[in-house]
Amino acid sequence: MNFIQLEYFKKTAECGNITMAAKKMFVSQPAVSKQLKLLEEELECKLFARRGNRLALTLEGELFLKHAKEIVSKVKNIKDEINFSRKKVSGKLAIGCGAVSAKLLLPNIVDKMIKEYPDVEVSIFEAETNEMRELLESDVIDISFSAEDLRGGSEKKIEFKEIFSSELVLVCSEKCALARMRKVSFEEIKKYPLITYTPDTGVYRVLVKALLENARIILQSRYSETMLVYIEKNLGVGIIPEYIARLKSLNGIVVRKLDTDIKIHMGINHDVSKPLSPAARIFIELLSAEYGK
Amino acid sequence: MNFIQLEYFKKTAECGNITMAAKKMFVSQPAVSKQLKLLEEELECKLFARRGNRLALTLEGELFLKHAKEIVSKVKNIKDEINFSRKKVSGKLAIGCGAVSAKLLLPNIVDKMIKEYPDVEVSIFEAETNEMRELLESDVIDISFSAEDLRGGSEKKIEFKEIFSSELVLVCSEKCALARMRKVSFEEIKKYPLITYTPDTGVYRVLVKALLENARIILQSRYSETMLVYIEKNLGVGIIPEYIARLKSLNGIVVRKLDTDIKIHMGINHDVSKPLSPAARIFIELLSAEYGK
DNA sequence: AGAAATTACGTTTCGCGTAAGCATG
DNA sequence: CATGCTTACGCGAAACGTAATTTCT
Repeated sequence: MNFIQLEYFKKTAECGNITMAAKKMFVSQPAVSKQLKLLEEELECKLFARRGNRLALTLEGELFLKHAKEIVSKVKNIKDEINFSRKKVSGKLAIGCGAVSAKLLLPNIVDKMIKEYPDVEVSIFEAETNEMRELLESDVIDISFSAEDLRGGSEKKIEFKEIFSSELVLVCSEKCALARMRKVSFEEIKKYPLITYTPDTGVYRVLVKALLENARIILQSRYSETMLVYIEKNLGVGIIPEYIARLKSLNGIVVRKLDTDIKIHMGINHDVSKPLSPAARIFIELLSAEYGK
Repeated sequence: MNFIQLEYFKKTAECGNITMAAKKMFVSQPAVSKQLKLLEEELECKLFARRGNRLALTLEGELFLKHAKEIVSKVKNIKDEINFSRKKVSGKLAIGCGAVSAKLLLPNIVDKMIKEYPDVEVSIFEAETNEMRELLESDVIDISFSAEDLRGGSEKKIEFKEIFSSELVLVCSEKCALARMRKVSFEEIKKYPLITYTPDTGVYRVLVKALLENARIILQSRYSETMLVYIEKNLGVGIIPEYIARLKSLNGIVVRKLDTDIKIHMGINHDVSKPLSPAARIFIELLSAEYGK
């Protein structure tokens, strides 16, 4: 049994003969005839009483028609209902994120979102990783896309769902001596002036213990792009997430792996005490589909 | 979209991964994977959020699943419901018919009927054509299968629906002179002793005006078989419906066409003031399928 | 390395259309 | 003989299975 048979049967029952039904459905008449026959064989009962040229529904046929109508109409409506459900997804959706995400990662996601779900008012709120917790708790934002907040407070109100992770890599001028190495260690790096993020960022928090002690820091910035200007001029070496290095076109700058694999975990933070809105779920799905592994 | 895709989708959603769903449905895993992909393309939206190896329903997927479940279960139930409806057809069905029908035409129909609809109590009531009207009106029988009642009374309470018609033919011994002719006329026939039905039969009524006046009647019987005994011994010639002649094996008896085509119309009579019961409708359908043209 | 999903490709199944065959009126 | 249903047969699309490829744990 399949949809075609149900549609052929329904139309034939309505028309009273196969020929007219076939014409209305733009198929040949034997095609309809055969499908009806197969249907009757499968159901093991006659649906039409062939009375000469005329067709009349049998008792079983009438019963079957009732169900066939319901199914056919249900199927016809599924597409519409799904598209309609999109239109019904509305409300506001405020998303917190870092500077790089705001500039490079989220624009195309937001674009998709407002095109597919035009009734959702999306707003992006640029902030640092350690600000997110407060913004979430004070309901300024619904979700944040940022590095994992590792403070691991006793209060587990904020939940983190990873979208992807990225290794930290060294970036330095091609003129720098480190550019000649394939992997570099923290000891080597500490010999050079360091360019890094401000203490309120997620990357800083990961690096602080292992690297930053006793290092000579020449620049602390919130913005990778600002850091790269200094690096390009070989004023120092920096450590940034690999995914950011890949997103930027780096002129005269090289990327080198670290000998320890420190990763930064990017994902969604949200307040578990409040359920995720449909809009938020959809946004996460889109984000995950684009950048998730 | 088709049933296969709905079933694959439903099972996959229930299992949480494609491999297990495919195993449970005894198909290969790529088959399921491809159908799901086609389904998503047709609906123009993702149904599953591919999160690494793991599958999770999207918002649209959840909505779609709800409808898919309904449809799949409806389809699964159709067969059962139709068969169940048969069981539900019950009650008594009394059928009036002539002697030939009772002996030769109805047994296999009744057999089918009580096998497919075991809760219907079928009873056959043998009677003559002109008795039927009274039996119907007094509710002794629900329907009658007999020759058309041509009295055409002013009261149109009894409706006739033809199942088939049959020409009247001459039957005579192969020794009879008429056996040498291909078609015979009433004038020829009247030269021989006539064997015919009793006046209370449908055939008699058709013949009476044209043939029976001034004829020498040697036997009037209710039963074709009795008539045939006389004919076999060449004691006379008879006129019976062609379908009866075809049903019997006739030893030493030949069948010849008449030069005028007088037909007897066999069908269902029923009282229009009472609706046909489901059981009656089914019986008529079976009868019509077997003998209707 | 192992498990799960997708892609690629050859095979089989299924539905369709044309043409021919029957039946009805 | 005209209309309508069924059967026969060849063609093209669709679904399937095996095997190779990719991706994540």
